[in-house]
Amino acid sequence: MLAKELVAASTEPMILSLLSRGESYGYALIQEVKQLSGDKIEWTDGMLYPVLHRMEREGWIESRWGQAENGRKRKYYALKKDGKKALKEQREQWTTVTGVLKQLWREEYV
Amino acid sequence: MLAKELVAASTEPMILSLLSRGESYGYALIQEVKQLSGDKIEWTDGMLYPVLHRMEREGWIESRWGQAENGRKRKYYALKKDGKKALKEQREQWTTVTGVLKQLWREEYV
DNA sequence: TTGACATACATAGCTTTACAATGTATAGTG
DNA sequence: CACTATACATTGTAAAGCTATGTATGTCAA
Repeated sequence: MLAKELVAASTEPMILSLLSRGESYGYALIQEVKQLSGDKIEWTDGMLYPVLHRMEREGWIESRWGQAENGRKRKYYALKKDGKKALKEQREQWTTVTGVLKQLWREEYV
Repeated sequence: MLAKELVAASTEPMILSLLSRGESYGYALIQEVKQLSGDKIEWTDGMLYPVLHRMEREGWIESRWGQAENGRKRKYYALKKDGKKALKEQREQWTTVTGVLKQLWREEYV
């Protein structure tokens, strides 16, 4: 299981990145991340929905109620302009941090 | 300034990595990270020392009081066996997360 | 037809905890 | 001798993450 700090730090950029490919909904996001990570990252719905609500409050994403093929209702989220900006910033920050770690790990003292 | 979640997630692996190069002390760690990140990451001592203490409690690192060249006392930290193990684990976790982000970012929908 | 499981979203509230603020002390320097 | 840099330490509280819990519907096998 991943350290919770790492999950906390990566959730927003992952959501933003996933939505940059097109609109999606909570349950699907959970499964996409699980799949992309080879089952290593397993978000719970209880942690994801509050994050989505917060990001919507921030004006990064917007939601609409829609229908699945089977008639079941779903809340679809789409990236807004500020969300794109946030994604860009968060990506830069990740680049900074991974840059430092890469330097340290390249040395292979471990 | 970096998002605090990202700082939280990267502090421990950075400390562990820095100490894997040889023993060091708090103040020096702050400056090394600042330097490696091109001044982008600026740890405060108020956040670092508690982290060092916690990591020592975990048995990842050990400390000894030593003297600087000028006679001033310093607390030097060194990596312990469990610390190496922790570093390995955290590194794997980072690889997982950055792996997912890389996949998403490679697509360049942004 | 019913029970089990998957799908789908929501939130209250309780820990946990991060770290800002603050304190102490010494070395160097102009 | 005053100011800055070096060096370590701890408390207290404000914030927040997420567990636990709740609701509801679709699917499918037995």
